[in-house]
Amino acid sequence: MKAISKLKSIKSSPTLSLSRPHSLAPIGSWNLPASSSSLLDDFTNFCYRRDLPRAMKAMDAMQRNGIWADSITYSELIKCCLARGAVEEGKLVHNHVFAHGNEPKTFLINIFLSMYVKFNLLDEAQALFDQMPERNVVSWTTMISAYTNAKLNDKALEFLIMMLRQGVVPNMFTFSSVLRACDGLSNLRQLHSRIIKAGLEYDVFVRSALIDIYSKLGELQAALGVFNEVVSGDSVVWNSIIGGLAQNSDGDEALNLYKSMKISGFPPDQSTLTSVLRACTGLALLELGRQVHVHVLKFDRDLILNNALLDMYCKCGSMDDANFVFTRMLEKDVISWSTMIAGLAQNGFSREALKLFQSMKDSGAKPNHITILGVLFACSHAGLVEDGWYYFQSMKKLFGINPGREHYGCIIDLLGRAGKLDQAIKLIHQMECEPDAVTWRTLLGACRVHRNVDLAIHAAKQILKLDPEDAGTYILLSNIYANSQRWDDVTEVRRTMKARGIRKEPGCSWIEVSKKIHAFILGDNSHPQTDEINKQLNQLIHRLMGVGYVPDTNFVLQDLEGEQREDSLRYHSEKLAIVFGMMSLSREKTIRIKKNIRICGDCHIFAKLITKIEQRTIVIRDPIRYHHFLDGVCSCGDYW
DNA sequence: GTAGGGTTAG
Repeated sequence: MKAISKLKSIKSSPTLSLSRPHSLAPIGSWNLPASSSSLLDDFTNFCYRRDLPRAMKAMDAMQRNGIWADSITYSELIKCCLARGAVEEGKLVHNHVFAHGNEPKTFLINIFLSMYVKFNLLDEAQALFDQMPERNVVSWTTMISAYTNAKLNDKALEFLIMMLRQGVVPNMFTFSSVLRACDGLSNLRQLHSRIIKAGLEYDVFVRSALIDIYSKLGELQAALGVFNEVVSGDSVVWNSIIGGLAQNSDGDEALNLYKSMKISGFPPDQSTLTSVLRACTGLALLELGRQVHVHVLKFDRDLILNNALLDMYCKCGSMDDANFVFTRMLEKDVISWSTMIAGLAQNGFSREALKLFQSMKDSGAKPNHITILGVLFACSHAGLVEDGWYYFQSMKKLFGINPGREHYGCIIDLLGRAGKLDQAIKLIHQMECEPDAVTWRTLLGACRVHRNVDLAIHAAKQILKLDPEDAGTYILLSNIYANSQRWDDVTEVRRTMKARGIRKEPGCSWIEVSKKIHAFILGDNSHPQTDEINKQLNQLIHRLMGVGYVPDTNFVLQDLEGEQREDSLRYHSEKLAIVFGMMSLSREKTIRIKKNIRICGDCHIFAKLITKIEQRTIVIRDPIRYHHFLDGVCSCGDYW
């Protein structure tokens, strides 16, 4: 009965009744057919019913009788193979169609071509493409798209050129595919002008692909230019620009466009929310992130979105929320685990991070090179030199991952933190890959903590060779020379800086209060409450001095410039932001600050003492790591 | 039959 009702429903479906009113053979009673035409009818019916086993049998009988069906029927059968992942059956259909000198039409060959691409059998697709007597725009586009997806960009572009040479005119499908293969601006500009000439720039697929690739190449103005041509749009076009801005650290603009998107009547989807969360992450907007979380609940099965939510909570320093999300995730992948492990480690919960790494392994999830980075980071922060060294040395054997530059960086950090500077520099010389400026900066960080001036000079010189624009390192080097009365060297460093037009980026701190971001810059009095902030800051410093606070003017191993050294130490942007936070937020609320440059030693002591005398919690996120201050202690263990 | 957008580190 069930089978009959199923058949009825198939028979009455609009596509079938309109296109081919075949009689259906009852299931289970199919034997050898009486005639060629009934063989073909049966095959057709099985194809449309998506009954793959019977269709394959029928096809076999047809082949023995030299019968072929029409292209549409074969395309139905291929759809069925694709839906079931039936690679071998798909190949059999291909062989069947090409048997005995058959000459299938380009339309049908394209279907096989596309099948091989979807099965990820690029060589087979290429072989078939080479044999085609005639190739149309669909054939070419299928190959271009296949090579683009395989990240074989040169090959994709080469196919476009061959296609053009053969006089085949690309369509919007071709352009939206090939745009993703552009890895240089000159290619992209050429393609863009060709798209305009072809009148295809208003196609939403082409527009979103253009916006996306301009963003990926860091050409945000060009991306916005395409977006702002108010012609046609859909939610993907919006998502492309919002995603592009969020990924290029223009979170502000991404959030503005998110608002405009909603006003324009395009409801945000998973992709939109993922980008919005990324923008919140970049700007450390915990409160806005919490609001977005409410919308995320609608998509609780979306792994990527939940990973972005998790990361937002980690990067905003709210590990309780992160833990809440993590434990409730319906599915976890290596990114979820890695995000949480690194999040715990960066926020000062190293032992929890290592415990979680154990749970990850117990769950059967396979760590990748980023997971290991989080693990090494955790070890270095908990002072677990032996564990870190063990993981570093055995990562290849245990997880099949070769240590990369970043892994070396973590271990240099680990050795440096433990005061093993000799071993750290030895490791740098032994690295399989060339050390970069980040590697040397890591060593420099260790030199600062352990006050190793000679090695600091060496590291700083290496940094400047690799990154001659690094203002902080010039200043630090000049401070070291000044302290050793090496005035000629001081003059030389200053002269180089001047000649190269290098100026230190002013320190800036941001704090979110009442859903608004307040920015504080050293020496800038533009905040409306600046007088009150300065007054309170002075009172606070006075009180802190009562409990032993002495402004740390030892700038030798710090990248502080002249005017930042003494008096203006008191007006460092994070101090202003902390005081503003204390004025604006109730005592039980955590003061969360994001900084553009590393925190200085004096501000670090300042923040620690405040949390001791005021029962406050302060979280400061600098470009590298987090500082959770509570009861006069910082999660970084005074090493950063 | 061929096409576009989202997550971990750096």
